[in-house]
Amino acid sequence: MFSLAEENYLKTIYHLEQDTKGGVSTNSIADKMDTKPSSVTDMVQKLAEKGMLSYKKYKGTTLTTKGRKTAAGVIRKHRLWEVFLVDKLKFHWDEVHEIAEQLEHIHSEELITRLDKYLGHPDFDPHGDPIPDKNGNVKKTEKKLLSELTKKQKGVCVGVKETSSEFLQYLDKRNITIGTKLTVLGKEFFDGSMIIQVGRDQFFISKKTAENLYVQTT
Amino acid sequence: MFSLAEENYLKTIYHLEQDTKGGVSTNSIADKMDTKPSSVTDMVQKLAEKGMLSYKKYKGTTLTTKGRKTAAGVIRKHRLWEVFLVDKLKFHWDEVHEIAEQLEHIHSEELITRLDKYLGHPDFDPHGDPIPDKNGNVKKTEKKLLSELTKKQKGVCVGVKETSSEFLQYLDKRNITIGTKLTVLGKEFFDGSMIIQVGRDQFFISKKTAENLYVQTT
DNA sequence: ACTTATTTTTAGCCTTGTCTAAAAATAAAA
DNA sequence: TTTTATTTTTAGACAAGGCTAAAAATAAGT
Repeated sequence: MFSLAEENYLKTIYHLEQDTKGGVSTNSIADKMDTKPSSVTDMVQKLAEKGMLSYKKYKGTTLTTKGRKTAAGVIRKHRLWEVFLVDKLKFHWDEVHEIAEQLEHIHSEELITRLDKYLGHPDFDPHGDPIPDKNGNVKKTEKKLLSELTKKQKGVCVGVKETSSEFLQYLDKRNITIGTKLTVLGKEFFDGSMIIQVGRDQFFISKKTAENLYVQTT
Repeated sequence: MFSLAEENYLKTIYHLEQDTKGGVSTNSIADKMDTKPSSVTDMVQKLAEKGMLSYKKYKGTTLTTKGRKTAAGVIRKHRLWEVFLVDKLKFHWDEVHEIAEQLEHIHSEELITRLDKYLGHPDFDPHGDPIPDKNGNVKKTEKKLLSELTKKQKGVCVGVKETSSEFLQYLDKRNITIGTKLTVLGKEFFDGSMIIQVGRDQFFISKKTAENLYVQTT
């Protein structure tokens, strides 16, 4: 059984591993968790002793198989609760993160088994992120960033990279949500901005936005 | 905002106040919480400084109005989550306590407002205990213990005093649950035991059982 | 009323998880 | 390759919440 703090570290390292080649640095963990590097060192050493991380001083850290499975379990819970909050309690997708952040630490196998069933064994959370299965395995999808598309390509929005309220509300204002079909009408090489078509509407999309929206090309 | 430990103390003191005249003693709190009296003294003094308890050394403690409201809020959450677990996730009523014990500490007004609505604004939890409203007020019901009934009186089971798995499973084996109608066929003054009728079946009920089952006379 | 037993509090220590300040590695730059 | 900058670790401290052992109040028994 892991403490709240331990679970949060494992979860964060799991996420950081995904977009980092090699080990995860102490500072990057401290940044993500809004804590100090010295605190990170302490916890990383503790988790390494517990066999959750492999760690060499000054060389960064990586999850062990056990650590990755534990982290995936926390993320599974987080994402299932998000589905519950949106599908059943009718929260908006930009309101659920903080609450799921608490709910993910409830300890009960049986609870999650039943919640999963109750929700109809969903594969993705409300932001389009995949929900790991019981064993911590994640179906990997071949989604790409909107910014990787070129003129005239069509795609379906399947997720967001950034999950801040600001960004999600920005998308809502333009009626972009999971499942939205869109077409790239034009792309500016100068600043990476795009013009896209959504339904009957056309929007200007900044590079930053295009780099935070995942699409699946059809 | 209160810590998990603080909320648990307030909740426990709330419950102890109900069946105690005068202040709640340090030892009784320690017993209920499975902790040491010295730890209780520390926390009680801390909560008194925060205005949640009124406390005089060696004289026991009582909740202030603010303290009582906070405690009722925690209990409200606990009981709403129990309804969720039983009604929606199909847990059995003897399995939900530990989980609700964790869920009651999730901090989010909005979550509880929506959960309450989702569950249809229930007034009682699966054990028949009343759910405090938003302001911490509890509808008091005129339930009595089965042991207070006399021969030939009829009643409807509306709750249990003891909530251990053992007791709840014992009741289940006899098909006694919330809403069950029963009739006292006989009562033994010697040991307080009873014979009761439930449907077509007749049972022998010990004094201890009769003292832990709440009924409403009709 | 006085002695004994029980309850409650105090004092001091421990663990978890955090922090600051300073030291040690590593990386970058001249 | 030295020097400088950055990153990481260590050392020591702190707050929360718990514990043990001992002291102080209160309650009970004679």
